[in-house]
Amino acid sequence: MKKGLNEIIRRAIARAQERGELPEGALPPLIVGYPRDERHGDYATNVAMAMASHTKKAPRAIAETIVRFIEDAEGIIERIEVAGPGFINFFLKEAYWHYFLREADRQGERYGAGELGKGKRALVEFLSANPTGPLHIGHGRIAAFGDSLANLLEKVGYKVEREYYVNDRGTQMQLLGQSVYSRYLEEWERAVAFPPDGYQGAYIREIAHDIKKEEGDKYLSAPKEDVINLMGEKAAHLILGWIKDDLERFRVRFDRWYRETDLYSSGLAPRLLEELRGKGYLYEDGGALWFKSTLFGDEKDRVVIRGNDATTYFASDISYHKDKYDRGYDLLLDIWGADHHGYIPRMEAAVQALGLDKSIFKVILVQLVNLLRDKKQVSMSTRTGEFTSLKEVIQEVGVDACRYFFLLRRADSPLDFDLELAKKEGVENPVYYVQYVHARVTSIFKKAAEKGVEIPTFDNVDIALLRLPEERLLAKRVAIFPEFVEGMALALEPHRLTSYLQDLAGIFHSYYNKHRIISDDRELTKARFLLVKVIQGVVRSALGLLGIAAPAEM
RNA sequence: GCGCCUGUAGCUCAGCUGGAUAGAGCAACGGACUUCUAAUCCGUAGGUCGUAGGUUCGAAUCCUACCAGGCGUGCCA
Repeated sequence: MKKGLNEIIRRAIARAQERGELPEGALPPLIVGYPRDERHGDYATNVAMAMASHTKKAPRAIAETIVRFIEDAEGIIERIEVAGPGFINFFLKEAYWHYFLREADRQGERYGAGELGKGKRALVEFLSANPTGPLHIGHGRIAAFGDSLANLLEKVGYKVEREYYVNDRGTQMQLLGQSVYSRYLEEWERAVAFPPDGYQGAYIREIAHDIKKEEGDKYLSAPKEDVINLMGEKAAHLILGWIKDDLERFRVRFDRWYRETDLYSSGLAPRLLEELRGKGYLYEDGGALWFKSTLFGDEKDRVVIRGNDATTYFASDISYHKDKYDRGYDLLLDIWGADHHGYIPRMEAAVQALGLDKSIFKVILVQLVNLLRDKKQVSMSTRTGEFTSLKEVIQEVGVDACRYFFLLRRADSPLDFDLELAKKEGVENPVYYVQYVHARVTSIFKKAAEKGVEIPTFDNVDIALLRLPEERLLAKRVAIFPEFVEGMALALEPHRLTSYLQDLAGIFHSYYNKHRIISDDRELTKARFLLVKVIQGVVRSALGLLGIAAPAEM
């Protein structure tokens, strides 16, 4: 509807200009928004005020002029007001909102779907946590965010693929192997120095213990280097399995697990470095090979091959992203933890150096989670093994509450996750408030069935009977759902859905308490059935986008 | 030091590309169940939007400086 009004206003201004009633000239960006206060209309625009400065006319006079030239061909506008300093407020006809109830009912699950991404493919790479330890709570936030964002993009028409990039080689793998090896030796009571930066978590001991149990002492005599590599691989494989289990439980599914080692077995990584060298973007210094990322705005140049001949993760990432581009997506999103933000300039530099279209590549940073236990911050480090696992948190607070909690805040905003509070919140958690809407509607229909009340289809319902203010508010929420979804997809901000849901739930609960759906008035009952059915559908869709269940009873 | 993010009610946070009287949940207090689920509703109270300037018809939103917190600043990821 925003778009529709946009056109109507634009045409009105154009006509006014043709008649010489408004000066010619470029229009300011036309903004149609929702007024905070319903008394200011369903939609409002500030265009008259925006035009005031360069036309040297009073904003209210401009507004009056525009209003005089507005033509409402489809007859959806109830009335228009010029208000305040020069707002133009639009009040739409009930029938207009009711039209969307019909649409929502007709389209069912598809309602709210958009065309923004029609015919386009998007790749969302997220999480990509190193398989060096179990997922912790900070990973949970990224997983919830990435998955919901992917859902959102799907809803507006993108063909979306979710991808997890697995760092299964390099320094961290070495360290993992060394850590397991040390613990393995300890199992046999061999004196051994634990690697200084090694992974100290208890899970490393478990892995070492299991290796001992299943394979005995065969690794005691084998060459150390080989054993470390082998144990690194074993451990990574095992840990990746845990990660997959946790994600399964968290309802996050990936379409592809892209392994870093594949970049080397396919030869892509070395080829890409050659290409960069050929373009003159690489140089040697101090025994290392550097990429001239400063040419593209990075603070300093970055190493791609170290003095010890090892390639850096950055080298892998260059080829990985080149591969993403080669796969032909229209949108490439990377979701990273905010601690990686220093990495963005070099990644963008690499994209440009390869002559790729920077505009389709976007990194979204998700701020880390501060875990609070007894109001005190728990330091989190996979290396020291001091962290609270995602699995543990899911068990304590449940998947639904957990996901909702993570998506309650903007990705930009750091999140304090107070374990006690999250647990305690239980029934008071807003997620239940929203889910309860869904359950309540189910309950209404169950009751209706018991009473033998007919569940209508749209053909035999008179929607115009819905005349209560609350009914208008509800119909309106249903109506704006599609453009709301589109707005979120454009801004890449799934968290707005929680505000939308709580707003809708609030109006619904209030309505439910004040008025009866099932009454002696058959026709009114049918109309209300339709309304609540449609609301239930929207709630279900919205919860679905968040990856949260819509329970039939609670 | 430099860079990025954040600073809004007692707490946790919304506030959609600059708009009208800044919102919600929790916590606090007072009410509402013989009715379709009270996991709900109704009401009360709670604010120098970190500070100081600037831009303009208009700023929580944009710009500058400063203050506070987080993160980064490596031949780690």
